[in-house]
Amino acid sequence: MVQFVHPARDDITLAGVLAALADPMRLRIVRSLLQEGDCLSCTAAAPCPDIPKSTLSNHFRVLRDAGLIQTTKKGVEHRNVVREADINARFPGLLKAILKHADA
Amino acid sequence: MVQFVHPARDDITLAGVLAALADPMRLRIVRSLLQEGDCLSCTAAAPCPDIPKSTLSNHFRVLRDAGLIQTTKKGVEHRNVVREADINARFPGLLKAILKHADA
DNA sequence: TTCAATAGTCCCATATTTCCGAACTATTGA
DNA sequence: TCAATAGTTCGGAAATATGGGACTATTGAA
Repeated sequence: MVQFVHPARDDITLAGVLAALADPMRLRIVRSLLQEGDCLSCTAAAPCPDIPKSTLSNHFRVLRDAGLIQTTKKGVEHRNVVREADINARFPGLLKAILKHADA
Repeated sequence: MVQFVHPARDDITLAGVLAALADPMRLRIVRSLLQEGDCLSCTAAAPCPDIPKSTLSNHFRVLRDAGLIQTTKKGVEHRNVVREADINARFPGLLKAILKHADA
């Protein structure tokens, strides 16, 4: 049984998306989620290993609150997915335009 | 003689641009600058008349620091221009993609 | 079972950032 | 010279972000 950690918010706002992605760490999280299989645990998607987990958890919460990711719980770890379809439906082309310029 | 209020910063960053435009008020300022002649004074570009001027000044400083606008001084007022060419050169398509979804 | 390990969340104190009133500066026009 | 206008700057209060530590949930092993 798939269990949502938090209900996916359905009112994705432009300001929310921009603010969420304005943070370099969160932008990298989204990039790695999209690149490497799209369904990573929080620690697996973390940009660096030495980041405090409470800080990391905060960043994931911001991404969830902005409607950028959806988190499900599977066993002991949380699986994160970028809500690409929802974002593209709401703001066509935006995510792609931003990620295009995120440094590799 | 044209006088730049602050030197235009030449290292426009993605995070800077996103953070600057993540604020609804600043996004509206940029929109009105682009729409209505592109060369407005600070108060003319303000989204609402009752905003404190120190707050407004802060927003313009953030936009300048992000490299989004260039401010010149002409007489008693400051003229603001969106640095469209510079932004498009640095991040092609980004500004347009964001502004496309800014509510009218 | 019970116990340890793992993955995150939650709480809260500190640090940083933003907001805005008030004082200040620069320019113009009377 | 004086008043008015347009912004900036300063500084304290309000809001937000950071991260350490305690807590929860799940799994796997003894």
